Amino acid sequence: MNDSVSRTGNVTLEEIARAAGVSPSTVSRILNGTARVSDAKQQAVEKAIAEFQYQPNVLARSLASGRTHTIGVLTQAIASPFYGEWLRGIEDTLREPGLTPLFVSSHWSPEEEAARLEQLLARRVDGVIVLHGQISEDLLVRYSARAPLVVLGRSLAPRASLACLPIDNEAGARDATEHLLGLGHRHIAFVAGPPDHGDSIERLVGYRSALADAGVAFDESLVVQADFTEAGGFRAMERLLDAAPHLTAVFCSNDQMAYGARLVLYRRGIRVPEDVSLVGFDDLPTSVYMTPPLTTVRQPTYEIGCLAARAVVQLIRGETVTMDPIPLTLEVRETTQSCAARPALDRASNTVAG
Amino acid sequence: MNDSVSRTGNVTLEEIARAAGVSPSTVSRILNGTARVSDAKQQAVEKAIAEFQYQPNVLARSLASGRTHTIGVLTQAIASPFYGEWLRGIEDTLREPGLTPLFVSSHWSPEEEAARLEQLLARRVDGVIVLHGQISEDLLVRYSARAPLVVLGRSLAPRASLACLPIDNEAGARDATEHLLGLGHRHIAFVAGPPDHGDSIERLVGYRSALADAGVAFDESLVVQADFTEAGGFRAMERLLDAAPHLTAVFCSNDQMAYGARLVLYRRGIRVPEDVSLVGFDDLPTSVYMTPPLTTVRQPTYEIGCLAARAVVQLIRGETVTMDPIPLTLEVRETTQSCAARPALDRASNTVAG
DNA sequence: TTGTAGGCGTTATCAC
DNA sequence: GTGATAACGCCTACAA
Repeated sequence: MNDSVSRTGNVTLEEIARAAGVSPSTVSRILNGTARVSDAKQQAVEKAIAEFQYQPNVLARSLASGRTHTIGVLTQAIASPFYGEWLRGIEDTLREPGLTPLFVSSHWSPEEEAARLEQLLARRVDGVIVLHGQISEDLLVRYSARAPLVVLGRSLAPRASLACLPIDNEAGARDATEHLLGLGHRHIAFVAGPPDHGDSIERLVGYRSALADAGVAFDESLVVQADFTEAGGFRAMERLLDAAPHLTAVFCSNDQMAYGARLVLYRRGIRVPEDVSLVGFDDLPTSVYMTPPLTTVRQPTYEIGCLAARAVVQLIRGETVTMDPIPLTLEVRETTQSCAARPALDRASNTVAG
Repeated sequence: MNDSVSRTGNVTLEEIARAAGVSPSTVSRILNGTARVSDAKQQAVEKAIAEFQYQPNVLARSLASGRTHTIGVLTQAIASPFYGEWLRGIEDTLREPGLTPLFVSSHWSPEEEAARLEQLLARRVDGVIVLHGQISEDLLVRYSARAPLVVLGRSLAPRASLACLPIDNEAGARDATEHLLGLGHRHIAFVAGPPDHGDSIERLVGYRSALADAGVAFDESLVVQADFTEAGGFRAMERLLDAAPHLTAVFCSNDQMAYGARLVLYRRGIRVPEDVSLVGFDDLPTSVYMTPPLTTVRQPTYEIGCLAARAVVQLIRGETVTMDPIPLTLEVRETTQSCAARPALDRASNTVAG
């Protein structure tokens, strides 16, 4: 019933100009600080703006200026706990230069990744940050021709409007594995992520290389594939315990899977870390509150988010950006302990009644 | 160096029209299905679009049509684990009607809430969803005149372009408290959220009313204020244990604080649930993976998100929307158990060496 | 310093 | 069916 009537807020720059007795351009200048304006007119305009509660139309502004002051951020699923700190870093850093992040999810589908990128470009975002993507490097380069682009976890050669932030997953995984080896573990299980996922692959490589360096034979039965989710970690741990009862430690290639694994161990009465040591990867904010606090490979996600945001800003300014690989650090907490003699299942039957 | 050159993707509707030998209006019609067009021209235009990889400029389109197909979503902090499922529900539901969510954070500041809302309106969003806000009802009503507005956790009278989704925090808190009372607990501590936070207040009320109904005297020393964060829950639990060692159960008014509390209990060697029962509120996705799995009041956040999204769509269509209060359900898991005789500290000193 | 005029890329209202 | 023509609300030379 109250359509054009109540949908106010449609005061335009022109009306302000009229009310203040100046030309539209003068109002625009005051709004953008584009040029000096006489005090008298300045005052008149500001008064009118306040009076009419004028809000410039962002759309019109962007259309005319060609800049939207918006940065597209592509994630697999913005609601995942995994992305929290990243987004926070991006959001915080983008605020100061007056940019608004536009978060979109591609839901683990390469096709949707491309579709979302197209959508972002159709919105004429000033730049794009791609947080993990399976999208081909070729396509990335192509997209970077349409808007400055920052990608995480790749190591493409830097270009005029493309920047990469490689993350050393392999070294992180190696550190974690070496930590367990150093504690005397020899039967270290590995819960892998999706087989076609870059991070997942690199972490597996790190695990294997640490084993190899330590002269520990790779045991196929100790590696099980999962999908980076808690439920996946749960199932993986069950399979593992059934197939490889001799394991004394488990390295999950992300924290969410470690949560799932932890639950299986609890259910079976297997103590952590007394009976089995557990290591995660990512250091999600809640991992330090696990019982006991989870030993894990820390990714400085908040800081990475900040870096990525700063990088797009630089690209937009036309600068070329080169970023050093991000080092990951092992956070030794309380789920790891030196290896006990007996394998997991023996211990379990000692510990629990049913 | 490569400015206007490489920033392609700037094919316009007009160029397509020229290439296809038709007028811009015809192209527009085909794009929007606004009217029937002869097959010949249809084909020609589609060919040109494919050839030029034409992408309509969303900005221009919105400016001309007055609709942005964008819904603003205001949260306190989009990166919080608390919002994950909400956002997912909203995102999923908005996709089908072709709407894009625009997520913004107000960082617990009422002023920023207003600022962000203004910003969303300046972007001419087609509607707004406010997930928790301390913003005054007055202001909400005012904003709803500028765009259809859906608010969670309020119970304002429904209007032409305002819908509320009340959430029965009080009943949820009462259920949880009654659960503990039913298990024989009489010294039930309560970890509250921010004192000026609506949800927080309602949950405290529920706790108190359950105690009163059961004839259990309210013990001031058992209630401690915190801030809905893990760290806050940690500190609160420490204070609690020092000040009220006779407690046998703790009800944290959100899961994040329960995580913090859990860690303190672990540190002090107090077993959960054998020595102390623990209850949370929200049922975050990871709560079921706690050790042991957390008993908590479940908010069907994903579903609420869907409801809210559906509500804005209805409002936009001009319908009036009334939503029933969301019922919360107690998820009894493994952190609660019938009350033991001895108070916490006694038990702790029995259990732990240091 | 200030105003005028044209343009940004679409949609929408007309006639034809 | 199709095509001019005028918005949409702002920016930006250009001119004064």
